[in-house]
Amino acid sequence: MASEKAADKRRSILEAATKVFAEKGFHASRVSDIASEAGVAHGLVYHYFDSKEQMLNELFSDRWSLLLAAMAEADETLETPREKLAAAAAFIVDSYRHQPEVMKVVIVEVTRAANSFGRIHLPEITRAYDQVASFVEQAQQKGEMRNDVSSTDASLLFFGAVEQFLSGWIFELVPANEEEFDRAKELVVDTIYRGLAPISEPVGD
Amino acid sequence: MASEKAADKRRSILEAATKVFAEKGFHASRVSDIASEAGVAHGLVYHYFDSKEQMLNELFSDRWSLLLAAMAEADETLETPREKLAAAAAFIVDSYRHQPEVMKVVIVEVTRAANSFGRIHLPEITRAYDQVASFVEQAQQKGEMRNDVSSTDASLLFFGAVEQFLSGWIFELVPANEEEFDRAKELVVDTIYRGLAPISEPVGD
Amino acid sequence: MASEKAADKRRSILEAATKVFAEKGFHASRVSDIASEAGVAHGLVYHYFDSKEQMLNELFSDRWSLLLAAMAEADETLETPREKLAAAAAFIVDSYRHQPEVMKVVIVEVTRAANSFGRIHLPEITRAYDQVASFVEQAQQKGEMRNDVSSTDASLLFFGAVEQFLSGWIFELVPANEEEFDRAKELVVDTIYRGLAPISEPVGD
Amino acid sequence: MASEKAADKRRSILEAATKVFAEKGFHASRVSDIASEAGVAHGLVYHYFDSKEQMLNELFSDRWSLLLAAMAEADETLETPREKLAAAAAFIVDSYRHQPEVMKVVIVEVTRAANSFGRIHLPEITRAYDQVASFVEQAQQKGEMRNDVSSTDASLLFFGAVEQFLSGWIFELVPANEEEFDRAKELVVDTIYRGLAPISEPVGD
DNA sequence: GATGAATGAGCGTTCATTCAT
DNA sequence: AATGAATGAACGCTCATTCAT
Repeated sequence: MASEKAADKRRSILEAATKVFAEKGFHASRVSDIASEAGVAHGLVYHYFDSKEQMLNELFSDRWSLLLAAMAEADETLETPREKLAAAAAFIVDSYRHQPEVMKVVIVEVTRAANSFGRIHLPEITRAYDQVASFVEQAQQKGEMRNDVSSTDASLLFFGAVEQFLSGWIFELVPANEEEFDRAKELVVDTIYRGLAPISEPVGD
Repeated sequence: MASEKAADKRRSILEAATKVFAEKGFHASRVSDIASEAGVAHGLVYHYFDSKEQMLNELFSDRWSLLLAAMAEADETLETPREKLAAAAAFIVDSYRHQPEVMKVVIVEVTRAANSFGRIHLPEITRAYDQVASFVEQAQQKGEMRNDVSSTDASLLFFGAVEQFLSGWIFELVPANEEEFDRAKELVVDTIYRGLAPISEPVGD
Repeated sequence: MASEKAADKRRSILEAATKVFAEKGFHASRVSDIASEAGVAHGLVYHYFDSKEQMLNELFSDRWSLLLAAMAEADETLETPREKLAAAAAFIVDSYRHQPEVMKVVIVEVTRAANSFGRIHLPEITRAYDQVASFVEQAQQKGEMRNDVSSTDASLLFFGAVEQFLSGWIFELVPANEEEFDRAKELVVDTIYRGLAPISEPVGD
Repeated sequence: MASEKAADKRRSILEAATKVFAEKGFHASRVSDIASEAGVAHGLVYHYFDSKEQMLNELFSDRWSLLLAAMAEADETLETPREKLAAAAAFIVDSYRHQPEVMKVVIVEVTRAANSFGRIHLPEITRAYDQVASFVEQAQQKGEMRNDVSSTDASLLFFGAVEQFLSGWIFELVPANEEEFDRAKELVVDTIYRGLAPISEPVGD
């Protein structure tokens, strides 16, 4: 009982941190902002976390491990490479749909922060890239994708596309609603699949 | 003469700032780091610039306006939408090729920094997005791209892909060399063009 | 019975405090260090003690009152001033022999801490100095010590010498073993006695 | 000129630190206390010093090196061991006479602080002890002191006595005036010399 | 008695910016 | 133009102490 409550409080502080990080960015977020968002004294933050940085690290790793797990499960349970890619895109988009603040922090403060947290979490990030690259290789082996594009580059294209949609929603460049979320998922996978389809005849020029 | 020297000094300070920002990120960069990189007293930085932020703002706007100009010129001088898109991709990639530090700062510290400088420069960033969207619309009107995808989304895909390649080079996830630069340019444009080609028959599954 | 247990717990906490204070010094010691050394929750410390300071105060006063009592008893039961001085030296050295941690705290954190606890406990400390001064006066009256040195100064010399031996052991400047303890006791008393012997003829130069 | 002024400012801050440390002790001294004592913004303290600790370290080492130099010089220029010991005692006492705050800090915050700065500066402290021990050995070789007392122990007695006088002045246990300073110097050396004189016949009992 | 969650005052340190020279 | 001394707001973090359970 008591420990459950403690865990709740810890979680509520981490949620407060997520909200504050999402709103103001990590650097502009003060520990006291987080504490008052959570409705606690700032000292309590340090009862549950070692530092402000640790909160972001944990926040990221918690979520990223879900993505890795989801992709691993998709790899095992789904049939086609395309379904697997679609599952990966769906997981990311749906994560944003349900918890935009978490994903905003994950994307903006970590995966795209080449000088700070991105560097720290590079191993985890790379694991996701590798998983998508593996999906691509499966597609290549099935003859569904062209072989002359490296799976690494294809994975880059995939994440670039998905993250940019999130970026667009975050920056409010494009509307963020249910329809758009679903459209984005399909568009990304469809475009990648068409764009990297085996080449029979030249397209465009 | 004297003013030329002054302009040189100013430029050398901005170059030092670029280097330092690229290495450590904006937040971790101290004005004194920039000053010592430039070989001047840190007070002198404030003779030429109002603030640390101003340096980044100027750095970004200088470069971004070149991109906007390049795209505008491409729009006027080049024939096909595909060539125009290719010119945009080439400009960005070649910018990185020649001045990776500038582009690292532009991408990492501004266009992807949704909570700080990205927000400030949103109008300029949007202008580039709109220009690419316009290229897409031209392609759509010529029947080279499917009409049921919004040009905005297509533009997002384009920038997502290009920036992710830069990200890959910055993070050292993929090798950064002449071949790769050229391959990336082509791959992005080709994939977008194929991926968004008018739909005749289903692809993939 | 219950109260005995309580008293035991209280004592074990004070012992833990002694150990921690001796190891890290009062300022570097955290209440939680003491609690975990004692194997209790740190809140419990405040059930038995008002504050961290109180623990040191009590620790010191407990021990110092034993010294005062020992010297008072020596004054009453022993014959010669020299025996009394020897008893005082022996008590201090043997205290260190048996409980080096307690004496380390007493000396380092209190009697030599002129800006904090030393000031607070000055009355008790002075009482010990006065007692030794009284022994000296007795020796002077018996003609065993020179009269032209104030008993206060002689007392200072005595404590300076004894404490410095403790210091030497604490700092590990000199070996701390049974032999040394006994040698130190004798050396201090002997040297003081010889050094302050009535002057018949010049010594040294 | 400019650098002279800068050096002056640095010195005035260190002097302010000395005064504040002497008054309140190192731990109770705030950097802002030092800054306002020096009449500067607290940020300036960090322009000249790395940390609060560095100020105490420098303060101590500056003074202690003077003591070591004085003793080395005494060793070279003076004739008799007794004169050398007297010079050592005189240097310490006169240091206190002229700059009681410096010496208070040196003694209270360093040489007697077994858990913090004393430990850090043990090598320097030991060097002084060794020098006095060397004086004692010289006296022993000249037959002026008993051989059966280790020079280390004798050195301990010497410093114990001298420091305890400083302690007495610091604690205001004994009056601190010119007469007393001179009396103390003589008393310490005289007592040590008599107390450790070669033994012909038993003294005291 | 006992726990440990919760509080919040307090401090060392950093660093962008200003300004006298 | 150029220097670097000087300022001071700001913040992360610690930890003694309190208190609900």
